[in-house]
Amino acid sequence: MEIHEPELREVPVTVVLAALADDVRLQIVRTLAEGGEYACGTFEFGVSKATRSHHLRVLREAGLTRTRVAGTSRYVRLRREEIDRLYPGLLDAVLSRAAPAVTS
Amino acid sequence: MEIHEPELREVPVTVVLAALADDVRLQIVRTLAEGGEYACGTFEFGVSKATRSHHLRVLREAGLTRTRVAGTSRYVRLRREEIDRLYPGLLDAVLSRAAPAVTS
DNA sequence: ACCCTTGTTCGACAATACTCGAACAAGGGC
DNA sequence: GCCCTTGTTCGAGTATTGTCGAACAAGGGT
Repeated sequence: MEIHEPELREVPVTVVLAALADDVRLQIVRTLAEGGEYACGTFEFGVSKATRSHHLRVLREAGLTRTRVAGTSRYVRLRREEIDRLYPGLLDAVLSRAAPAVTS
Repeated sequence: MEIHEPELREVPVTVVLAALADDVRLQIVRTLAEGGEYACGTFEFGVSKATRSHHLRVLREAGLTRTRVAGTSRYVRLRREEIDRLYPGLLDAVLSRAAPAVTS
């Protein structure tokens, strides 16, 4: 299957920002920012797998992640270098802000 | 009339990002980033004044702008210092990206 | 061959968000 | 007092988004 993975530089800035403007996707990005690859199933943030698949697609089509197919699994990783090159400071700024409180 | 102007630090990061994830609002922010105050009517970006008022409210309630009432006018300015303090690099990163092409 | 795991896609639904015209509110100028 | 300017609010329409269950696709293991 063909995976649609645009170049970050070709994605409108509003699309990039919108991709990051969601709690579930931000949690995914936080995990990805630890570095390395993660199977989709890693991201258990209280949504169904259909929803998770949707969010991963939004991130991918925003040019923020890259996906490698291996067997029945797909491994996702953050395109850190490109993001930092095109949007220096963006990721750090966003991730340094406290995660939304789960309790309280 | 009371103007609702939350502290930026109390606004969830997703709300801040969503506020910036719109072409019209990004154009407004680009103008505001030039510095100084602008009357609401300054922002003529092809939308009705009702829509413009809506976008300015979104920016204000995201903690990104401050509004001063003077007569029948309202003067808006960017809360640059707070934004740069809480999200260092964010504004520069977003604004340095090319504005969406009007032609082509 | 069969099943299990992993993940995507397809409706469908509810909730938001963007947009507008019209009505309204508040000042300023004459 | 009257009108014009500036801007907000309301109601409505349309589009987009987040969510899910169910169905589907593709591999791997046994």
